[in-house]
Amino acid sequence: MTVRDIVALAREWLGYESLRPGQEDAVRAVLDGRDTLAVLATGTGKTAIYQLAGLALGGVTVVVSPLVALQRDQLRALAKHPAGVEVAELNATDRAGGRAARELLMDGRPGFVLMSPEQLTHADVLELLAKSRPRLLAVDEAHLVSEWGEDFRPDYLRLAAAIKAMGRPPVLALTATAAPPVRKQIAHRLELDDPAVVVGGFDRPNLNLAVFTFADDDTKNRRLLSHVRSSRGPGIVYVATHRHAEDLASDLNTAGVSAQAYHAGLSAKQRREVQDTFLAGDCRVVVATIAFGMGIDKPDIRWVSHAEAPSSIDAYYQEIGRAGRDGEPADIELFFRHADLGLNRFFASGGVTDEDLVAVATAIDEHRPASIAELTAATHLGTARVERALGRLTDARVVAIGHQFHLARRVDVDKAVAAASAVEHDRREVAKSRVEMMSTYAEYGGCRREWLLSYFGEHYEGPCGNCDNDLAGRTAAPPEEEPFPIGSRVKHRKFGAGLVEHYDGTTMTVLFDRVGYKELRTAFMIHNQLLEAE
DNA sequence: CGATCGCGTGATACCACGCGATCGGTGCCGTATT
Repeated sequence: MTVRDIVALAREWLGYESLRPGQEDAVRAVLDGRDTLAVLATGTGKTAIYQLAGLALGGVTVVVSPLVALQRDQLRALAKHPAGVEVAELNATDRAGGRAARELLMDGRPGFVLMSPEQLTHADVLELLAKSRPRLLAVDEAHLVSEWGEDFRPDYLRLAAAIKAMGRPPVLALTATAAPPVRKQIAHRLELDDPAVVVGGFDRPNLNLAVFTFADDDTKNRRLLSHVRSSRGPGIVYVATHRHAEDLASDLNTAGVSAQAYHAGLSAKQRREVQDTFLAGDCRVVVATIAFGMGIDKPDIRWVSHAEAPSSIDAYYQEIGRAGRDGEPADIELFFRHADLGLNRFFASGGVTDEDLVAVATAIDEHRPASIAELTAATHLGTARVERALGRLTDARVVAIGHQFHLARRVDVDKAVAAASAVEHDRREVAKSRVEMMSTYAEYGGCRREWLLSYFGEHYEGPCGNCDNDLAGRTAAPPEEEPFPIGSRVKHRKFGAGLVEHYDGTTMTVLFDRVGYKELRTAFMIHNQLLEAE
């Protein structure tokens, strides 16, 4: 299929006059039969990519989507197409037991089946997929393979096994936000085969970026409150806890601002109400935890403020990206306090013990269990602990998941545990380093846009003229020396291999493969010969 | 990691303080109960 055919299809099916560069590249890569990772900014029409690729390939496309609410939205959008394409969802809330989805899969008619990653661990679903052989597997919000796989939705780590079971169709992973290590993690966990990586521009020029730094919690909260009071238009305040969401929403109402709290502690009905009134413009401010945002398609959000820094720049960029989708200016403000990183440090430091790895690896070696339930019974550990340990073992590629879980060839329990333990150690280091990057961003004295874009591996030369530092005429201290070019590979005696990300005055930022982001003293590195070009 | 809660203690007020324990963020799912 030629580019022209793809464009014609886009016009006929989706009403697009033309395709954006990233969309076209991604569709073409998939049609060439390649695994594809598309990292494209919000609003580039990522959904259109799997739709076009699926339609062009014919047959059934399976779409893995994280939230039932998102599946519903997409189902509705897909159903608007001209007759001939069928859509169905497969999840626990479907009363008919997913009959439509099952029939669609069996018949192999052109269509789309949306499902959660959890569905892809059920034996009957896998069997059905093995028979029906979908032509394409799309993973929507693919950064969650990295962000949620570890300890929250472990079935994200078992997608690779499901993909194999369904006959290894081309895989299309789609996300708006993924820095280089997240991309690597997605490719690793989905076991993508030499994937085409399509990365669109990350820049959102209409977002005005600013950071306010505080030492004292009360002062920070007072400033935030008056800031929101004087704000205009719909906006979101992100907070770290349920309690803070409730308190701040109540303070705002007392101050005459129409605000509502949103977090996972509310009932489904309450959450829907908050979302609906916000979308309808009947409530101006939502004070929310990270629960709020995915699938919120409100173009005129005029500002996003963070009362506490999130757990990574990736999460931050995802959250601020919800503002200004209409292209009009939007204000992005981070109310930063160093001590607020504590909660994220705590979340980043939790993990899997060697004892659990031993228990799980031994049980796999001895019993060859076929399910998490069997593994739980054999180890006498809770499901969550078993899942996490299993995740590290599969990340380390020392355990494989087929009809049964088994150790990889030429691997014994000791080897398996050692490898998974190393993976766990590195994972924790990387997670902690990602938290620390929030304070590096907050303390940065130069163009914030340039800094953020370089985090995502995009070269941009500031000043952008649309961030607090640029507007105040502040500039980053020029690097005293640049011994290695930005983007080049280096090797550190202790941290191993890494990528040079940034220079700032006397320091340099390197993203190490094993331990994540490190701020290093440039002069110290050179004079002690601690870094060398790889 | 850091804020807060609950408890025991000390001082002798119906209460302040210090200490250790506890908690903190995202959603699928399936099954048991009204």
